[in-house]
Amino acid sequence: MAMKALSKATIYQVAQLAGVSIATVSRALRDSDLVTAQTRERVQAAARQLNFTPSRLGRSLAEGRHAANGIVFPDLVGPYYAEVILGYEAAAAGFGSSVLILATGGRDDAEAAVRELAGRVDGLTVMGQTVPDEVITSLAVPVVALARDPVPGVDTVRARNARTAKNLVEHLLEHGHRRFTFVGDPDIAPDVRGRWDGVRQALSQQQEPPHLVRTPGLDLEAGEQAALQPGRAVVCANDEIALGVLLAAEKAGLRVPEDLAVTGWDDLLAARFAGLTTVRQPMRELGATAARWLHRRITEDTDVPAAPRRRVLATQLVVRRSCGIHSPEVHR
Amino acid sequence: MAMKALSKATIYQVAQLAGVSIATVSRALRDSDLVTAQTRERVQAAARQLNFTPSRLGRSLAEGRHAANGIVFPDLVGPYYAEVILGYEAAAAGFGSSVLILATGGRDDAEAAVRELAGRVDGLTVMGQTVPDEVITSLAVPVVALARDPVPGVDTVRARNARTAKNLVEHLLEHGHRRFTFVGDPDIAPDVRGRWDGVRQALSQQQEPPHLVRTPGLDLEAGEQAALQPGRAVVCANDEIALGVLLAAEKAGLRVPEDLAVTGWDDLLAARFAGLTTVRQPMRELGATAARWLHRRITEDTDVPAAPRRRVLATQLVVRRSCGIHSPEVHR
DNA sequence: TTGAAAGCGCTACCAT
DNA sequence: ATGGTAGCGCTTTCAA
Repeated sequence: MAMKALSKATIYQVAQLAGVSIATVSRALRDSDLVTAQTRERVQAAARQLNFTPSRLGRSLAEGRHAANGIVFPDLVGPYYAEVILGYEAAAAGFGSSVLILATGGRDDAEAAVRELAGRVDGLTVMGQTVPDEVITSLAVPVVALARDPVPGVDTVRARNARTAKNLVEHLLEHGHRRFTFVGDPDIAPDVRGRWDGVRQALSQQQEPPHLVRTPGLDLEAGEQAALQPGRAVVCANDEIALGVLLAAEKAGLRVPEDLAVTGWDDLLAARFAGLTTVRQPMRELGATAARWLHRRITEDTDVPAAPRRRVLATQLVVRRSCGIHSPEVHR
Repeated sequence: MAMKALSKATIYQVAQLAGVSIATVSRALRDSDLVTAQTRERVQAAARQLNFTPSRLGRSLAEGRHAANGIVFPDLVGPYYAEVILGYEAAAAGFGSSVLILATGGRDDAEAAVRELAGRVDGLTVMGQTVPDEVITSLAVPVVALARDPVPGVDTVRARNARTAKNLVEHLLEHGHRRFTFVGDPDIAPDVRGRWDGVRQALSQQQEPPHLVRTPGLDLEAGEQAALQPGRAVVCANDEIALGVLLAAEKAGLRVPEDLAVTGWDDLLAARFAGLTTVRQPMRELGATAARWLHRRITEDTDVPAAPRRRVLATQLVVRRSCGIHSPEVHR
């Protein structure tokens, strides 16, 4: 009767089967030059026969490192976080590091969860509005802040918000729009705050300041709920809100962009099909950069920690129909 | 000068500071009734002072469990996997289990990566076409298969494909369509295979069998490349392909649905704005179910393993404009 | 080249 | 109620 050799075999059993000490097994299975070819062979055979895989726990405990790192994000809705995480995971894999994820959205014990996570990893990437700065600085592992306001002493990676938002509004001004509404809550995320700041900057010389409509979330529904007035340019915190606004406008019989100009942020696939003017972010690159920086921190000489780094990745305006009527050339 | 009390404190230091043994510390910080209120207090104070957090490694090694599980997926593009993973993470968190992720897409050592991951977790959820069955059955931890053909002895969770695809085609038949094209590669994923099967079943009584256009991927580009002929109903393996087809149709001057009917699968946000008829899957529920089942396996009495479970979650046809002209009532 | 043994930080059993 | 201590599985000196 065939037995399923579900490992759980330990280094001791391999040692015994191969007739050597566990030290030799450990070496044979990893080092090179400290073991005879013969011995190595014998050990490997034994290991194979027992379907032996070294215990990560034992190994990590002995080595003093997890060979894993974590990423904390508010939620995973929409392609934004997914893309960031994918870029992160790919880069981390390149360093031989596993990735743990933690979504704080809808969790009341976010801080505890982050602390617990910190105990499982060599370093942590923390995104946006997930936990307060104090938590970050009190962690015992290196941290990289992603899409988050700079934290003292912590590396920070962000996408450009304010400047591109300014460009966006200037584009709308060129279209002749003068009355602006911003939909979204600047306090919900640093990214949104930056966009709102850019909008205000762009309009600081204008007669009428932008009107702010705070929404509870960043989703379709938030956009659908937003009260609409014809003749305004509606700059939304993200694409989902903008798409909600589009839906509401249609329902209200308002034409876009004739009666109402609308813009989003993120360049979701849906934005393309809705003809939504928006802004594209280098999502994967955000994640990959964070992973790389974190790895640098983890492996750096802790006696001489480098000064905290800051990087702002460029974002790109994507002009489509919803911001106003364009000249002959077709924008898509 | 204030010192940053970056923990790395061990249970021994806490014990010493509190003037007790490590056993007492361990108890005071977790158990209840085995420690005086006084002692507990003293220990907690010491722990706080040293910013002590028990080492997960030490704890896991002693307890013989990771309190973590993993999910393996091909890629993270599109909202599908992101949603599944979110549902998974949320459910796992409910069990106090951390989540490790592994994307096999674009990795040549997928099998090794999965084995490595298996060493870090108490159980694993494996999605779709990531690694061969042999790998799954040879792992030393419980596995749940998700969106994957059943593996002997392994719990399987899937979404309904064939039957809903059949319904979809029948709907198209009611519209009067008789010539069908399926775009996507059934060998790329069990889900796609199931949809293709359903299409063929639905047309088994028809004169003309469906035409299969195999695409290299499941993305927009795949759909854009697909050669189009007017007068056909184009059933796509997923929404992204379908949206690509829509784009190509527009470019070719074909009207949808008049010249070409198109359907997708997944009900992306973009599908709504493109008026695409599609199928909705319970993505979060898929993930959550897998997490629950895995937890059951992990905690079950291993002497009496329950028979493998199978579940197929219902999917829902979402009729919009792209499948044909509908009667007066507006479908959206 | 190989073995013995000391940790790594914790839990849990056995005494007291 | 508390302390002592034997593991958990591995890596890595230190000797031989």
